[in-house]
Amino acid sequence: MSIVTRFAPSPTGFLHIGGARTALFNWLHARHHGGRYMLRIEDTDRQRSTPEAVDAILNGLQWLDLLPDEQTVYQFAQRQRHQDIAHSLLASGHAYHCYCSQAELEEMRRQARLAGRPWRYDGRWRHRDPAEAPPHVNPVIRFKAPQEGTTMIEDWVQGTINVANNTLDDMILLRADGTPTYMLSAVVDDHDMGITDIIRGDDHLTNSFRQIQLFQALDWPIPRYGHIPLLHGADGRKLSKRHGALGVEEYRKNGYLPEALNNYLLRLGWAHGDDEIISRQQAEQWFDIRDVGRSAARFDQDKLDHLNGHYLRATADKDLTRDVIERLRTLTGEPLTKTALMRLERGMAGLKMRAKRLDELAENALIYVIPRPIPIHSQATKTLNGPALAHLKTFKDHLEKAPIDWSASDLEAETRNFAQSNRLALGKLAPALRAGLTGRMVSPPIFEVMDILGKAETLCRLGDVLE
RNA sequence: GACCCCAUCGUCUAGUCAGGUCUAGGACACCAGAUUUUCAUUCUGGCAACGCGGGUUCGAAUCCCGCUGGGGUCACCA
Repeated sequence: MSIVTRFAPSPTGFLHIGGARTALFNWLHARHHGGRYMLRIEDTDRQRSTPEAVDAILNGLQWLDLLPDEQTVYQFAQRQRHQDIAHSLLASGHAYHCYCSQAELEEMRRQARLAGRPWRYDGRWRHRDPAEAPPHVNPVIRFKAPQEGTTMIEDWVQGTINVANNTLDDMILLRADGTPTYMLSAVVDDHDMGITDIIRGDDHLTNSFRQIQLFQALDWPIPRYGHIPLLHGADGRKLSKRHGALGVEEYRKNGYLPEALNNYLLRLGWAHGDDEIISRQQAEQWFDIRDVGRSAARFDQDKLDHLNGHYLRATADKDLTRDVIERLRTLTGEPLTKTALMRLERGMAGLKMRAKRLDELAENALIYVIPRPIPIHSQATKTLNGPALAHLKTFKDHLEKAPIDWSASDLEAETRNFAQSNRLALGKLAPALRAGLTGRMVSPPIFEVMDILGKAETLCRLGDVLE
């Protein structure tokens, strides 16, 4: 039987990093078994669902190359079907009307808390005659959950888990206003979409027991489950915004590569021996949902950065340049000149091995694209002291007349000769050159910078600091 | 609190299902060194873990029990 998986986020915010991992695992599980992977937007909460959030999810998935194989299902659009099923459950005796008011429910909760007992709806309207219903109260429809025995899940990652049915109460299927709840909608949609394998966060584990009971009441085939552990922040707590658990969109903005994020997320809770750098193709081949660990993993920014640096270096210069051009435009506020563009392209190889993120890369690329006079950072200003300037002056004069090819290698040879004949350590001259030419203390190899800048620009920049 | 889950270096993990090959392997981070005009890359080396207590066994990181610690769930949210 061909398997069908789904990623089912609710559009109430950005695409969470944990959601991205869930999507990735669903994608991988489907691909590994030659099945299909679908997307369902769970937008039944009309108060909190927004079109912006839907876009954020779609854009994030696209960026990560995790778009579904088929038409996206919007849960709210299926509400009529959900209502029909609720009523059929009513007709078959698997559900009933409950006339409890919010206040009454609140009172029951309070009592339970006082008595130190776990709160559970007591099913008081299970057998009560609707004739006793208080006037002007719209009833909800509750599921008549089995009271005895146990419900079992044979989970791909959690193993076999049993829960006593008497710990599960009669959940609401249809609200007083007639709208379906998540618990009902999810079951109906999973069935209608032909979902065979449900991979989701283990915060859904208890939901699954309830949903299985629904599948049973409906006499529908029960899907297989894989509840993956949640992602935690560096402090071991559930990942939240304050951990830097940004939306996927933010990671993109901050200069992360989708390959790096996917690779990182994949290795959280899952491993294939000692392999660290894993391509999508390998992942597809190696991924087995049963190999996912059962304990929560902490989010480690350093490791993500390391992976990102790796993928950055592996990316073709021209692809990197394309992205950096956009970032530079927002950084400088104007489009690049032709000359700047040329320098950027030539400098990319030296630039990319010095950055872990694209934003960092763009920032470092500034030395090639900003117009003179370039800003000199404070530390560099200190380097450009009296003696250093004197050396720079004679070196500049020397360079102007030096009969050399303006190439990194010739420049280096010439500079070394100059330093030697002036009894100057290269370690004295190079920092001054770097400071004057880039305005910084750190840059790609200075002779490469001179080469890329060209003779005229190099001399002019030196002139700027010598004035 | 009730129910459920989890537990190997600081972090992600391999090893656990089929006990010995584990003086516990890899990666990130960190430290030291090599290369080097800076930084980075690369390379070499180092630090660093089986939570605790009982069992079972000739032998336990691996199996069992307890404890401790951590997490998740307990909505007319999803």
